Amino acid sequence: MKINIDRTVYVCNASKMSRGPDKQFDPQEALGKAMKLFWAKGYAATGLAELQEQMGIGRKSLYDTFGNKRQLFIKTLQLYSDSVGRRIFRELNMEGSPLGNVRRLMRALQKQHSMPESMGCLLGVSMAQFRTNDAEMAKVLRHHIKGIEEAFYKTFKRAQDVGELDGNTNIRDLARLFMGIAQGLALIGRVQDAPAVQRSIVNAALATLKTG
Amino acid sequence: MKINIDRTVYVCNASKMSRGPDKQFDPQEALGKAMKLFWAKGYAATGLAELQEQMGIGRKSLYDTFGNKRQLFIKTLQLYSDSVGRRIFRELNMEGSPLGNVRRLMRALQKQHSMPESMGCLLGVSMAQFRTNDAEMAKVLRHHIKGIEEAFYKTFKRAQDVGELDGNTNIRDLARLFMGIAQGLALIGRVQDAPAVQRSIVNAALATLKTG
DNA sequence: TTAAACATAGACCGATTGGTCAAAGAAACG
DNA sequence: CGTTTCTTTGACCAATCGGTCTATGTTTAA
Repeated sequence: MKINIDRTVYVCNASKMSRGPDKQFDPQEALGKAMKLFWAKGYAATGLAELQEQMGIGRKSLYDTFGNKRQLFIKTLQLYSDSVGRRIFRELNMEGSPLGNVRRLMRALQKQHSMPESMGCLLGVSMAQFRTNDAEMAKVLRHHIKGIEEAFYKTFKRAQDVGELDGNTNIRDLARLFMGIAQGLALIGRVQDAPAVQRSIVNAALATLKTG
Repeated sequence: MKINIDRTVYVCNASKMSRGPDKQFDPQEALGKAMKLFWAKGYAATGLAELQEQMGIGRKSLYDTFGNKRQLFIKTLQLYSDSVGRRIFRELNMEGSPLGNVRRLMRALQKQHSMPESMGCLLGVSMAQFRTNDAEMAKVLRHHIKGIEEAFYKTFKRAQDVGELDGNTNIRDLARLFMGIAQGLALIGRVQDAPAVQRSIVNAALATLKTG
């Protein structure tokens, strides 16, 4: 099993190249645990002690495997970005109506961010904690929102091609709007557990797509 | 000069009721400084030492005046919420076309969140750091987004009344959408300093308002 | 069997965290 | 004046922070 994260290829239980014992934990699994913690609490509020505990590994292993807290965090961002990016790509590229795919995706996001335990979007949460003055972090975050924008853009393009969307609709603007709406929706879902607001947002967003 | 914050009325340089020296600092001014710091760095990443330094007061004064870090933070949230709420109310209630007011506000937000030093919305940033499991915090945050929703709703209602908006438009949904877009816009502005994305979002959002 | 190369647990580090407290100072009252 | 009431300063606190390092396995290759 190979997972490509941050250009580092973790090889789990593959044929060993070196001497010494194997790791007693699965780096990817531990990374997922760390991700959830950062996601729920934010970067600064998450301590090493809690990370160790949740990840189930010692501190030395944590530093040997992931570098330090910051690098660990960035790796969780990339894991999340890859995972969410793939999901959105998959949803938007299913067979059938492109706009139908957009509608299905938005309804799924609506439902997800209406759950009481919704934590929003890890990338969105991270945008709130870092800014452009943290160049490395900002780059990762910008790359993610650009990816979402592109996924929407290509879908709207296909919608135009098949006549679902008016030819003179500015689909670049529209794609960015939907990316922005998705971020707002996720953010609001962290504090708003009554689903009415999220439903309204998606209702109105999808009403935009009615062919004029 | 009286500023009503958190049900505490700070009376600055007014006729004294008690003996002893006056405070050597303006609580409201210090609160504003604290707000900027929390806004830029987030709650957990902002330390007492930095707060003291920026606010220009000693630690004892800080605790005597504002309680503790958490209460200080909540007071900054309320200061911000009041300030922003008033601004949005003022913009949306100017004379003339209701939809024109919405357009002007959205363009102003677009411009604001395109500045390189944009810090987004303090309330949005805070939503990313707390969740529904922090009841007190969630209440403040929900109250704020509800206020923005209402401001948009009343404006869209007037727009319907004067015939700028189609009578069967669901303006509750639309108000919530615009609130969500504003949050997304602010969030993205923290990491995206090129103004194209923000411009697109507002373009597409305003295109929604074309009478069908 | 032995040595090299790895991983583990956990002690340990200085620095910083949020928060408290005692001592000193300043203004307004009698 | 002196007392009272307030403020300010800065020392101080235990706890925790992110990070390092040593000692002790544990596995594989020679």
